[in-house]
Amino acid sequence: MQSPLPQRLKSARKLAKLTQEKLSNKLGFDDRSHGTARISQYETGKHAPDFAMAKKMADALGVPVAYLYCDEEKLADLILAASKLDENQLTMIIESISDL
Amino acid sequence: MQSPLPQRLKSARKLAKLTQEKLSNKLGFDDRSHGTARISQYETGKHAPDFAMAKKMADALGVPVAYLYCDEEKLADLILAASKLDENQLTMIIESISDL
DNA sequence: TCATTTTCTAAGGATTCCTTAATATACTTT
DNA sequence: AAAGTATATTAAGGAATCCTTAGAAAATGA
Repeated sequence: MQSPLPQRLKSARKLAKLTQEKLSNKLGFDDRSHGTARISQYETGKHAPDFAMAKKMADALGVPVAYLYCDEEKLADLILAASKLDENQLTMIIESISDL
Repeated sequence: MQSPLPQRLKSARKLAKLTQEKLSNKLGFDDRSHGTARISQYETGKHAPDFAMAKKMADALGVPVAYLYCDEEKLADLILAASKLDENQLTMIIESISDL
């Protein structure tokens, strides 16, 4: 099983209109190369970030960290959609699923 | 940021009524100790599994792999509930969120 | 094309993981 | 309550993976 993180990370970054360098800066990696090399390695699947790094990148990109690890497309879509809801709305959705 | 995987893995395993050894067997680790030590290390947060291993454990426990990495409780609940739906039902839920 | 930006890669020191063996904790039964 | 059994955890070191650095390759666009 291949990790979905590389593709999801790359597409989320593109959607946020960030270069690897800009994302690198948002993450606190100051000068060039320090961050972009790592981000590239993550996006190409050459290496995997640990959870703390995945969380930081997800926050910087405005997606739930679980989204980066989701290997089912429809479920990934749901996670993204749900991330824009507040707690009450989420509760209502969960209840409506129980009623199916 | 702490990884949610240790706690989620442990609670999912308990819910499935499996010991670390039984889960270890389901994963293909044959004799004792080979698997239980690793699973214990994952559940106590001493070490983190790579994605392939996380996916295998999630499959064995009947939860989406993204659930293991979800750090928001309500979203985690939604992921679990949604995992029992078929594609059509998922599509309908996503649409109903768009309408909010 | 040329200049510039953006992304990718190789190599090695640094870090983390997996295996093994043993210990510790939690149950059960007597 | 102790002994026996099942379950879970830990330490240590060899094995694997990651992070840093420097540089090269692709992509962009004037």
